[in-house]
Amino acid sequence: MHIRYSVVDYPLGRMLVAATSQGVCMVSLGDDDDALRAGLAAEYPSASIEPNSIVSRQWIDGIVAYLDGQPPQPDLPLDLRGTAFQWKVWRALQAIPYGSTRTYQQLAREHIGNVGAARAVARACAANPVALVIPCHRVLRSDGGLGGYRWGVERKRCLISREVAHRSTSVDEAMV
DNA sequence: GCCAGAACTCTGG
DNA sequence: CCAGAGTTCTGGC
Repeated sequence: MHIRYSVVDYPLGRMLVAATSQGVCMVSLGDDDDALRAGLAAEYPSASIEPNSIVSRQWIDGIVAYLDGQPPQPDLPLDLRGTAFQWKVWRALQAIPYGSTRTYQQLAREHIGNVGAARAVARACAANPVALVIPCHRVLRSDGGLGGYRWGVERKRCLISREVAHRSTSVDEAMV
């Protein structure tokens, strides 16, 4: 497998977009370019990663547009590897509208049909390789807590508050 | 290979 | 408060 990638600015820091010939295979968030590159290498240990490569500007722009409330780009190809269970969770996540949130419990009950699978849902969210495209930051704990976030709880809170502020409607979220 | 324990959780005793 | 449930991964034997 051959991977090329770009690291670009986005409103909350730096963003890495990686792609195979099939489509986008990873979108990660951070502040340090080297850390992002290391994360990509760790995620795909057996892939050959092309240094100083570049990913289609159109794809990157499409992903950044998510932050401004744009609908998902229908022509943004993804190349994800996951189990059947993970795919089910990921598709449920993509159905969450901009600026709104769900809990792990809701996802387990409504999309898996098993409330007891809440922990498994969280595990699947954590395995999501494409930040923003699959909005795992919109899932919270049912006790009102943020839960965790693969790329930092702090970033998760920023993303949520940014979305809520951007849609500028009812802001009755009681987040800590 | 197999089993135990952990990881973005939640519920019931 | 503790234990257990559903899924995946990792590390020890």
